[in-house]
Amino acid sequence: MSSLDLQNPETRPPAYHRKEKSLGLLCSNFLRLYSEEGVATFELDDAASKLGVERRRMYDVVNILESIRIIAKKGKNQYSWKGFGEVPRALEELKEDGMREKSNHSDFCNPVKVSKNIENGVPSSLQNNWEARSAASLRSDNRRDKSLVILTQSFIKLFLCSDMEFILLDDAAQALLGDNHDTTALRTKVRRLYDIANVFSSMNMIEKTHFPESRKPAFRWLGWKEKPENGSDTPSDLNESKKRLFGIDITNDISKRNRVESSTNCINQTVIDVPMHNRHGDLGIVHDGIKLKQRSKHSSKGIEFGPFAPVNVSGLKDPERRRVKEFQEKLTSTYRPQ
DNA sequence: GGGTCCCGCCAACTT
DNA sequence: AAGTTGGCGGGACCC
Repeated sequence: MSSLDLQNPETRPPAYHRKEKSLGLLCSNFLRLYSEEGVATFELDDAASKLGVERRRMYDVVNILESIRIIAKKGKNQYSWKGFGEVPRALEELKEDGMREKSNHSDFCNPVKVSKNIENGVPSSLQNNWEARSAASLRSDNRRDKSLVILTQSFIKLFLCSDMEFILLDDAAQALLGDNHDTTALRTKVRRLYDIANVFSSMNMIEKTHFPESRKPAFRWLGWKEKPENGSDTPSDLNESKKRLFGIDITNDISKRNRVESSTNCINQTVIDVPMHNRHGDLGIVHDGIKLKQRSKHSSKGIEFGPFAPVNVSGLKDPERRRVKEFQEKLTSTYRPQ
C-alpha cells in the first residue's frame, strides 16, 4: 500500500516541522504583526494568542527584543512597541557601555558585573522605569544577572566592542560565563546563545555559521541594516518603525540552514579557523579570554535574505582557504590586545 | 555523534 | 495565595 508510508512513523513526515516552531520564526511573525499594526502598546497574552504560541515562548522573544529596545516592558503583561528606529541608538549605547566596561576591563562581558553596573546607576541604554523599579528589589539576587536581556546585551557587546566579526560559539559562551568553567553551565549558556542567535538571525543581525575546517559553530555579526524593501533606504527620522523583511511566511520552514553556509556568504570576508585550544594563540586572537575573528570589511552589500538567512551566494572553494593563512598574519598584526 | 533548540517544569518574583 | 515571569536543562530533532 502506498499509504503505508504515511502510516509509518519512520517515513511519515512529522506533523509539523521543527522549524515551524522556532524562536526565529516566532520573532519574525511577531515583528511583522506589530510593525504593521502600528500599535503603541500590546499585551503579552494577546501576542501569544495571535501568534498561536504559548506564553512562555513569548517571553523569550520579548526579552531579546527588549534588549535592543524594539519593545519595552511597561508592566505586568504590558509592553510598549518602540519600533525599529530605536535600535541603532540602542546598539550605539550598548557599544559605549561595553567600551566603558572594557576599560575597567574585568567587567567586560561578564553579565554579573555588567548588570551590577547597570544597577549602580551607570547610565545603561536599556534601562526603563519598569526595569529600574524591579532592579531595586532584585539588587542582591542573581536571577536578574542571568536574565536573557542582560545576556543578550552582553552577547551583542562581544561583537560591538571588538573589531571582530566572528565569534566561536564556545568562546562566546565561555566569555559570557565569566570565571565559571563548569561544563553544565557552559552547555546551558550555549543553549541560550542559540536562542538569542535564532531571533537575531531572523532579523538578519547575526548569522550562524561554521568555520570551514573545524566545523565549529560560530556567529557572525551582521549588524543592524535598514531593510530597503523596494529601493533605497531613506534616512528618515527615528520615530516610526522602519520596515524590515521579517518572516516571509508562516510556512517558511523550507530554508536550509547551515551546511555550505559559512563560506558561501563570504565575498569580502575571509573566515579563519583557529584551533580552540591553541596554547600560544598564534593564530587566534585572544580578547578578554575569547578568541575572535577579526572583521574584514563588511560584506559589500546589506544582507537581503529572509529569515534564517539562507545563503546562496557562490562560495569560496578550497583554494580560497589558502588565503586564510596570509590573512591570519594580517589579523594578528592589526589586532592589539590590551 | 555532535550541533541545535523546543518544550515545559518549577522557582523566583509580583500582585 | 494566586498569578506572572523566565532560568534552566532534558532530550528530540537535524545534519
